[in-house]
Order: sequence, then C-alpha cells, then structure tokens
Amino acid sequence: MTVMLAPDQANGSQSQGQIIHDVLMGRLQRGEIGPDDRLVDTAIATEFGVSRMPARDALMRLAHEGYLEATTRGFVLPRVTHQEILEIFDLRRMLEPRAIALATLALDKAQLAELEKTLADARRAMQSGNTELMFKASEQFRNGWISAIPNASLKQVIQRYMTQVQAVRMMTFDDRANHPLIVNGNTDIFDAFMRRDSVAAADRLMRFIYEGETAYLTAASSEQPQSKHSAKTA
Amino acid sequence: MTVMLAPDQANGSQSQGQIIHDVLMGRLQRGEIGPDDRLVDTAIATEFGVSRMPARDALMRLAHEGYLEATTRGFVLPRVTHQEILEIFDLRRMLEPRAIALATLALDKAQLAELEKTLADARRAMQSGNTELMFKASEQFRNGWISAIPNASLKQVIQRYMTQVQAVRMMTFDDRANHPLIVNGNTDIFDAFMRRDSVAAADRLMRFIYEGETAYLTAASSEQPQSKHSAKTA
DNA sequence: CGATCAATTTTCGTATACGATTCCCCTTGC
DNA sequence: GCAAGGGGAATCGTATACGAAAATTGATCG
Repeated sequence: MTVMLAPDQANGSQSQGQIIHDVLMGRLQRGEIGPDDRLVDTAIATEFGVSRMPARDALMRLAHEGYLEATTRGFVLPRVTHQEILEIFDLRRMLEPRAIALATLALDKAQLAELEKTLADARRAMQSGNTELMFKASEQFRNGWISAIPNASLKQVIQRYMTQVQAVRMMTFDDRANHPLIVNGNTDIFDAFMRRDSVAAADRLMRFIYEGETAYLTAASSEQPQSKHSAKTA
Repeated sequence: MTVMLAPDQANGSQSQGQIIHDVLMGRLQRGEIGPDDRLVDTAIATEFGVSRMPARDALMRLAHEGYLEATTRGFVLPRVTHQEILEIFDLRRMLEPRAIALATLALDKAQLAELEKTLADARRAMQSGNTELMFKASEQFRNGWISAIPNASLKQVIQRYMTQVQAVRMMTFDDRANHPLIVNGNTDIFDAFMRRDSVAAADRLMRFIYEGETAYLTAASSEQPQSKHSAKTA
C-alpha cells in the first residue's frame, strides 16, 4: 500500500498527466506491470476517464525517463540488456559510496528509526523465506538512505536508474541463498550509520555492490546462459 | 553551423516533436537562448509551421530533461543555483575522471583528429581574445571525448548536466585570465589521449574540474557577492 | 499445404478547439 | 497621487478528430 511517488517530488495534485504518471510509476515500482503487458494510451485514458493526451503525456514521459520503452504497439517494460546492467553497476560504484557517506552524516533520528524497522522486516523475511517481503524491505532500506543524500543532484541521478536496480534485484532475490548477503550488508551499513562512520558505510556499500554484481552474474548465467538480455520477472 | 544534435542519438528524421526538440537543444547548446527569453509553445509552433502539440511536446521534454524550466508564462532557462553548481562539481568529480579514462581507450583516429582541431581553435581563440570562439571550441572538445565514452549509461548521466556546466563556463569564460587554464588543461588531456594514458587523462581532468570550481567561485563572488544564485549571462 | 500479398485493425502523430488559470494593466475610488 | 480591484490577454491543460504507419489477419495463388 505504500505508494512510492515519483523521484522528483511528492506532489499529489497538479495536472492529469502528472497524476497518471505518478500512478503508473507506483505500479512499476511495485512490480504490478509485467514484461508482457502492453500499455496503450487509449486504454490508460479510458481507465482514468480522461482523453488520450494526458495518458500519452504520462506514457511518453515515463518512456523518456527510462521506466518504459515505446514500441510500435504500445509501451512495455524496457528490455534491460546485460550490457546496461554492467554499466549501471559501474555507475553505482562511482556514485553510491560517496553518496552514502554524505547520507551517513545527514540521517536524522526518525530516518534511522525507519531504517531499523525495514532492517527488522528484512530479517523476518529472510527467516520466513518470504521473497516478496525481502524485496520490499530491501527496496525501502535503499530508498531510506537515498532520501537522506544531501546533494540533490546526486540523489536524482541515483534515483534515475532505480528500475534497473530493481530488475537486477528481482533476478537475484529469487535465489534465497542471496538473502543473508543482503541482510548482512544492510546490517553493517546500518551499524555504520549509527556510529556516523561514513567511511565504513561507503566501504561496506562498495562491497555490497560488488556482491550484488557477482550475484547478478551468477543468476544471469544460470537463468539464460545463451541470451544477451534478460527482462524483469514479474 | 555545426549543429550539435541531442545527446541520445543523431537522428535527423522521426517526428516533428523530435525535430523541434533537437533544434532547440542545439540552440541551447550554442547558447543562443538567453536567460530573458521566454519560449512559448505557440511561438515555436508558428516558427516550425506546425501545431502546438509537437512544440509543446518538445518543450515539456526539454523541461523534464532539465534543459528548460516551465513557468506559468512560458519556458525559460533554468535558474541554476549556487548550491546546485557546487553539487554538480561534486558529481563531476565522481564521474568524469573514470569516464575520460574509459574514453581514452576508446577514442578512434577520426575523433582524435577532431579533438585536435577544436584544440587549435581554442588556441587561436585565446590568442585573439575571442571569448565566443573559446566557448565553442571548449564545448566541442568536451563533447568530443564525452561522445567516446563507451559506457552509454554513464555518458547519458554526464550529458544530462550539460547546460549547468555550460552556465558555469559562460561565467568563467568572461574572465580571459581563465582562458590559458582551459587551453592548458585540454592540451594536457589531449596529449594523454594520444599516449592512450587513461590515468593521466583522468588525473588531469580531475585537476581541471577543481580549477574550474575555483574559477567559478572567483567569478561568482566578484559578480554577485550577495546573491545565492546566478543566472547565465547572455 | 505453405507462402506471399493485400486489407483491416491498431496505434501513433498531429491539428484544431475549448475552458481554465494566471498574470498584467488599466481603471476607479479614496 | 497611490493603491486595490476588475477586466482582458496570454498561456496552459485537455478533448476530439483525422490521416498515416505498422502489424496482424485473412485470402489467394503456387
């Protein structure tokens, strides 16, 4: 039920196109749109009770933001290529260690409490083997510290490849052997937060990213050894 | 006359909105749009001989990309705040050294020749004191190596804050004392390119960015000592 | 029985039109 | 003479409509 709003701002009003954009973004974030779904402007328009134009605006905007891909037959989830995923791991290694270091110094008590809660959720999820809850908790933990990044420009860049990170997460989370890695990583990071140790947070996150890349490569090779690209698993 | 195309692709065809988007982007890149210009969809539409819709699409897209800012009375250049400029310098230090290192290994002969030409232009501009040519040559040199970045995702991120970098450049270029710094920096970087020395290129670019930040701080303090934000100088 | 070509359907891009909102300027009152 | 309110203009958001491109389906021919 937690509707994650658009990266930029948490405005609930404004134009129809904006509303549709936010709603669709929420669906995308919650994985409610599968790789076989085709989003067509007229259908969206009918659903929201508006004309094609706002729906079209929202879809094109999402497409341009990279959350959707325009085809000749509607909008679909972007085919995330293997190449692109590796590129983004590289990007993450450039940006996120420093970003989390800055965030470590900026997190307030309420945010820390929130992170602790998601961490507890993740632990419960690991013990019960609930992959979906694991996914959600991990997503929230990440979003938690990202929201504390004081450099707004940096934060925006990191949020932009959110869906790609999500796609990778979905692939790796299917293997429960990865769950302890995630919980341990987030626990260490949280400890660093509590100690205001930005260096430790940065280092641990860097290691976490490498672990994630390894897990992805393993998942990718076992899942589609012949293919060059893999799509989100709904 | 060299029309720089949109970051993403060099497609000359496609839809009207795409064409308008690319043309406006070119104007923005060449600094042909001043801080007092108001871009209105109807005016753009008339100019291109189309209806409001494609013009509106292009403007909204540029706005969403961060190249323009939507106001209640047309689209204008985004007010770049002092804070944001500092943030972007930080971002650049995270991304560009590694990016140029990767580019160093990927540049082909034609691209190197192109860079050498822009370097010669910059030297001429410095000697003749032609600030505008200096600006252009510097822009082209930067765009040159950026286009060679093999990591497409990284390239896109760097291109996204193009206009902000441009705004800063405009401020600093007004002071001709900065011109030698730019020429020297680009010369050293070009030499590193020729030697395929990616480490040297990265190091030199990092220094270049710091020099740029210093030059900006100087220009900002002398120009508007009391203000928190500065706009482009047309 | 399969392949190729055409017709139909789906979807997109664009044009035109109509409120709604916002801003600016002018008028009017004090 | 100045300020406040109202009217007009400008711009935006959205609706509806039409032509074009692409794909799918069906039909015909080999």
